[in-house]
Amino acid sequence: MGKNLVGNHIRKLRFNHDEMTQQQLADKVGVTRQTIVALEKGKYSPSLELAFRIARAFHLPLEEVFFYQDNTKP
Amino acid sequence: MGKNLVGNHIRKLRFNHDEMTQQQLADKVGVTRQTIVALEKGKYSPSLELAFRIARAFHLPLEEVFFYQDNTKP
DNA sequence: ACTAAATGTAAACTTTTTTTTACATGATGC
DNA sequence: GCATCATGTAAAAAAAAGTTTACATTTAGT
Repeated sequence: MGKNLVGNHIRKLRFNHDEMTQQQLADKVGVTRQTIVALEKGKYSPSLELAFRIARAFHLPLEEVFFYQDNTKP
Repeated sequence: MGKNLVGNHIRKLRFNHDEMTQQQLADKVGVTRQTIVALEKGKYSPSLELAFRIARAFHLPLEEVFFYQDNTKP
């Protein structure tokens, strides 16, 4: 879709919560490290399924990890 | 990712909540009707961004429209 | 019966997400 | 100094998501 209106707290959560490395998170959610890098860097936003998996990895509801920045209809 | 572990209540919500047609919902969230059809039929799960938009269209948090069916780690 | 609106199906196509591979950098420990 | 670990970058390729077009079916209204 548009230009990445979805942000996330993955990096913070890795450190603050669980002190997880990119590789550990990647393994936990079943993707490659490059995917985690891309998400942290905001290159694109994940599939809904991956978003759920990541949220679960942090034991958080999805919307506490990913957030939508509203543009349309101000 | 895997084989569609994500379900949704789009169809119910269209009827029960807002009595919206597929076309109206499609317009509201900025995709084609075919995308809505595919999602309702469970052909695939949407991008995270689209999921946010759809949830917003129903004035609901994302996890009340989409849900993750756990498989791994029983 | 005819029409229009809502839905279903499908195939070819484009765009976005994810993988794979490979190399570079900074920090840490020994 | 060397090895290791965590991270960054990048590019080609595969896989999944989303578009477009077109036609079929069902349902409701007149």
